Amino acid sequence: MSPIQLPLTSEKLPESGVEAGSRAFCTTVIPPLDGEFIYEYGVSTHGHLAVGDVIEVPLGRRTTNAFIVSLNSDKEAKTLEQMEARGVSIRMISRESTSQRAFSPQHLSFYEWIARYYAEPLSKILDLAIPAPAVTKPQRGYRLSTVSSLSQTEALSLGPIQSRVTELLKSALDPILASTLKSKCGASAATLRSLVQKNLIEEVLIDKTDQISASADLLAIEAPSLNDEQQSAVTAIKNLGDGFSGTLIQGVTGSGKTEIYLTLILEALQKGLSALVVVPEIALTPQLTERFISRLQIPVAVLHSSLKPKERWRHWSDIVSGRVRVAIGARSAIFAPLHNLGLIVVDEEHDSSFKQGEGIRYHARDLALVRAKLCSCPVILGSATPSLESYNNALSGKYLHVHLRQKYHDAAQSTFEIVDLNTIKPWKMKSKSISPNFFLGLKKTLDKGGQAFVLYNKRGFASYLQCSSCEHVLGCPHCSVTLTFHRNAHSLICHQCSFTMVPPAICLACGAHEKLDHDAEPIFAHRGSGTERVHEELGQLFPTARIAVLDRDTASSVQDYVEILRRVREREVDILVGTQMIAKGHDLPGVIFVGIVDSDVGLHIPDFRAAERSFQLLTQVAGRAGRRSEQGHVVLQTRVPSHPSLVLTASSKYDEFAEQELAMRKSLHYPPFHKLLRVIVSAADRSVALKMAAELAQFASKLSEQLKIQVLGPAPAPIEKIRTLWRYHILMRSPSVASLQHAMKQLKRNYYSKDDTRVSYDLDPHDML
DNA sequence: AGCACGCCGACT
DNA sequence: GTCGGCGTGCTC
Repeated sequence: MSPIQLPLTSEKLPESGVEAGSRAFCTTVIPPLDGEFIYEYGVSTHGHLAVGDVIEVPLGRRTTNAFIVSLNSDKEAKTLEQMEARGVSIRMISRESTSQRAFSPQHLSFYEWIARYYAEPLSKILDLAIPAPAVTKPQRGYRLSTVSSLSQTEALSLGPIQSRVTELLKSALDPILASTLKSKCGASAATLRSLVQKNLIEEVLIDKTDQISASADLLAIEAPSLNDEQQSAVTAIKNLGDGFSGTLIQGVTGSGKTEIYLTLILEALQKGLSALVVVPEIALTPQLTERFISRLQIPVAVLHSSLKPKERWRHWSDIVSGRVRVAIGARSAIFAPLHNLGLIVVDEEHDSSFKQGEGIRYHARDLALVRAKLCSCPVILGSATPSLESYNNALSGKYLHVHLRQKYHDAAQSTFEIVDLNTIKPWKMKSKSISPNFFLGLKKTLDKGGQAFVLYNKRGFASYLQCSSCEHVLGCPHCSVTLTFHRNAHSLICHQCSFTMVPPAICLACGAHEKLDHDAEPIFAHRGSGTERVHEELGQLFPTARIAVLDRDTASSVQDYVEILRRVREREVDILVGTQMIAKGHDLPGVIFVGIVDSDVGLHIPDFRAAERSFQLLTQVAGRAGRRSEQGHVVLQTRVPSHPSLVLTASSKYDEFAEQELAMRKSLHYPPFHKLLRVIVSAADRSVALKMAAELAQFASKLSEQLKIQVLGPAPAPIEKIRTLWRYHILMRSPSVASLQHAMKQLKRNYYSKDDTRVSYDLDPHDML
């Protein structure tokens, strides 16, 4: 796709081809319907509609929202002919349709690019990208009547509620919403109506559309001066010019990436351009948002998943109207309709949350590159542990590669210690999972008043339960995975489908039951462990330490998460045990020890990205140790002490790891050198799924004869059954994305979800389970 | 997605 | 004889 530069001012483009008195037509897309629909609009609307407007149109017997994608071009003329030939009559848009802007032509070409890339109808992309347009109708409000002012005698004749209303209105400068008067004064609609009739108050409509998303009422922060590295990074990026360019900023946590972003964003704003910042899980980083607003001192749209539909639309329309020129948000913020983009930033670009896991499985980082190309602006990717895709692009010179080696506060490099669990006799362990050296490091830290992070990327108390009489393992009835024992919830939980049951007292396979004898071995043995278990062990080893757990069980909401991190920051917690969630928290200067209970979790899963992800997680969490004054210490427990993910984490050699891993990827024809397309076929009936998968694979093989693609499979997916559906997958591989796209298009035509069989397509898959 | 039409089973 | 089940198909 070649970069396209479109005219930047789309506002109310003159409608070509509309002569006075002639008829006007527009082509629309109506999610979730595929295809396009053409409508006529009346003379009074001429000149008031534009591409990107949402209008109300009749569709069958109802009315619905439609996005205008074209108007009065050759396209309409052609469609009209076809329609006429088929005897279909074109309908008029709704009479009182008030158009709202949802996007402009440049945005549309971005959305169309995505539709082509993923071989999906445009309507699906618009549905995904654009929040539901919420009509922000003016709200009813009241103010004191200007016609006749309130006299004493009239006031006396009022009831208590009526007086309260007038008193409140008297003290207010602006009109007050009817809903506020109702809740504050207990006024009913009838009360208000009677006051209006007495000519004491009058009704006004309050239009809230002028309100701005997030106002900049935070105290301004002065820009800290940049260090040499930051300054030269800024200069180098500026030297790339205003057109498209990619930059990878590789710098550890605390090396000051954010300050570089802010400097360049301010630069863009001064040129009258706008900026888009995409971060993983914005809701989890309120400090970051505050920092942006404080530093920029202009309204910033914050797009996160917990916005209510109306709020979401408000932010969206503030952006599309140009009132807001900076947007910061999670994955889907990549669609935000900013005009005249001067910069796109993808922070923590390696983060897996940028990849959508279902439906249209887009990747926000990849789309950021596409968008930057389409609108000719620079894009910056930042990470301490870049994805191999980005790193490879930096190596090959496609991106400018910037290193930040200096830690902001001159913190000393942490020391690393690999503990080989194979060499430690079980009775030498301080507890089931804690080795003597782990214990020692933790103890030293606590003794001098430091804080510790303990990573264990597994939830629950025991990975599974096994009958000690017949060896039966308790599995999920709906999925091909074991049930994890969660002791706090006193439940067996399926981590795949959330199926939950009370641990049984009798083995379901052999009927063995708990012996009454107290000393007897419990019928079910606990196999494997998790955060809950380590929490318990640490509690026994350090009875006076204050220990908190951070994982999906203890932090099910954003508020819980923020609260736990607050307790850590305020030093109410000495040891924080958690899953990968602890790797993301922000700037906690008291942490000097990081212990990794089992570095091998996730290393042996059948996924070519396992080593990369493992390296990233270990490095990220290790980076939490030792800020500011104190040198950090990291202990990694493992059973594969020579694994590169581990060794190179411990020696802080990202580049070496990346180069080794890239060499392997290259020789095995994996991304980023080859592209992948994964198709998953699932059905309640195993043989139905296999049959369809086999047919699909055969069809793909036929396509592969002309295209440069290799077809692997069908094979059972690593997790064979999820939610009672049996899963088979086919993997296609090619050096050319275009070939895979072409194949995907053909396949989608013939194989799609229907009845009892589901087919899902994942171009550039990240999850192989 | 709605909302029709449409063709087979139990009821005022 | 109707009310209503949800299968198929269309909406400019």
